Amino acid sequence: MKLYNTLTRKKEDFVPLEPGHVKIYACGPTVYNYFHIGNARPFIIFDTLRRYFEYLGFKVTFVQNFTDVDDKMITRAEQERTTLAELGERFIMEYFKDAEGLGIRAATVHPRATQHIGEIISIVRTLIEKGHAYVNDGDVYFDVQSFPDYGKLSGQSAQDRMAGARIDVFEQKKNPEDFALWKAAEPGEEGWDSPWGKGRPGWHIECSAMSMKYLGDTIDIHAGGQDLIFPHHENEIAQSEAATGKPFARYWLHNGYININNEKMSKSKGNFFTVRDIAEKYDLSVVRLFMLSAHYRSPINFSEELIAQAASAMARIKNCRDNLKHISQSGASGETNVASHITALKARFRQAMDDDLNTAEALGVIFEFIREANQLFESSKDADAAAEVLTALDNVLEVLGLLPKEDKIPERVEELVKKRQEARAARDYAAADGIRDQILSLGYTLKDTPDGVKISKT
RNA sequence: GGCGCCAUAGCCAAGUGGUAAGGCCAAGGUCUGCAAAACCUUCAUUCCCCGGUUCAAAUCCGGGUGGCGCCUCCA
Repeated sequence: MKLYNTLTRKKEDFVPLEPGHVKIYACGPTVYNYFHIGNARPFIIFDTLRRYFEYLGFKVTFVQNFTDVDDKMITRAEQERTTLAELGERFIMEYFKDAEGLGIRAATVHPRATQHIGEIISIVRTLIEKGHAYVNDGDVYFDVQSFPDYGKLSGQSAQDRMAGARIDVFEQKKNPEDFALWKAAEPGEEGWDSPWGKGRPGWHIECSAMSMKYLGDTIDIHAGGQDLIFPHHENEIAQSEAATGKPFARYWLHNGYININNEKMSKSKGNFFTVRDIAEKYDLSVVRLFMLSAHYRSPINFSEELIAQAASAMARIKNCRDNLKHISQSGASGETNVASHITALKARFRQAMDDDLNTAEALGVIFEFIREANQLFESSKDADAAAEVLTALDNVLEVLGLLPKEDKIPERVEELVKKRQEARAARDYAAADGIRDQILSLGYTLKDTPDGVKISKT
């Protein structure tokens, strides 16, 4: 499998440190609010990466943190007159609700920053001892000049950035590019005791601490949004490698941005969609399909029109599965040869995914397979062959996290369908149409097809 | 000032040297008590522009135009 590594700016063959085992750390959400579709993109992409590794037979240890202490958390907690712990707990629960709708599986571990204060303090202490960090009035800063490799991920040296002269100079820092490892608590602010006084961790150090704790000093893949390349990931590399003397992560993966109606999503513009907003109108699997229909590194645009397009495409997948399922339960036999189609599907799907997780191409392969399946079973109703095709289709859909959840048809609806069939047989179409309306009012849509009646959730 | 990305049909999007995947929309057809849906077929001689390399370029090189991101909390 090839993956584009931001560190080398090339697609590289992926080779795990430990054969058969992939260790991934993905930067997770700050839990001060519902997450938005911009956040959703990396969650979906890297969940898909994890699923694909498992499909290939790897064991995957996938760590995604919750940032439950930072400026935004503190501000929000003050506004709501609550504690960091309560606020964090609440939005962690909300994260899992939205994640489930999007088909994002729970990570192997979801560590929280506030539960790793001890580990964080320990790394900061090591950095001070090794001369990579210094204390100033309760704050601790990383000394960027002490780490010559600084800039290797973002491709920018400290001097390059200085040319922009847009970095504020704080007199507490030796150099403007130094960053906080530990911040002293403001009066009245929540904090933790440390050797440097009461305070809280800086933003970057938590990821280093939790990655090392759960995955070891060197991991295979560290992932996140492109905007995290600098400074967040650059700083993680500096503090981690300075502390351990070992490489921190071997492959760095970054997903592209989402724009809203061709504009950068921002709160000041008000063009802001949370996943929760979208869930009011669309099944969230549509959002997942939308995200996977372009390459993960490309910037993508989000709009009402585009999500509607994705919804239509999702319906095509569902219809094909419904048809196959129906035929597979028909009991009809036949001689349909599906083996070559299935072999081709698997090979082409894998080829696409092996190429830096080209989900757009993988979806193309799946849609071609769907058309082939529709053609094959248009006339021949071979139950066993349909079941085989459905299984093959479901396997690849599952890797992409797009396998639709089964709608359970309530008994009441089943009864009505039966009654309607009787009415139709008796040519009492007025009664039949009345029953169809009843079924609709229960939230199910009924369709007459050449293969019989089909019911689906409206 | 530095670092980087992108430009393919009405809309979205794959394709990095061998003659344009796929989805949406649209049109035609099949099926159907009706309705709706579904399914099938068709839909880019051409890939922002100008040069160049090559037997061969959407793909490589040079130049241009247009759009965008990061360097500051941010997925």
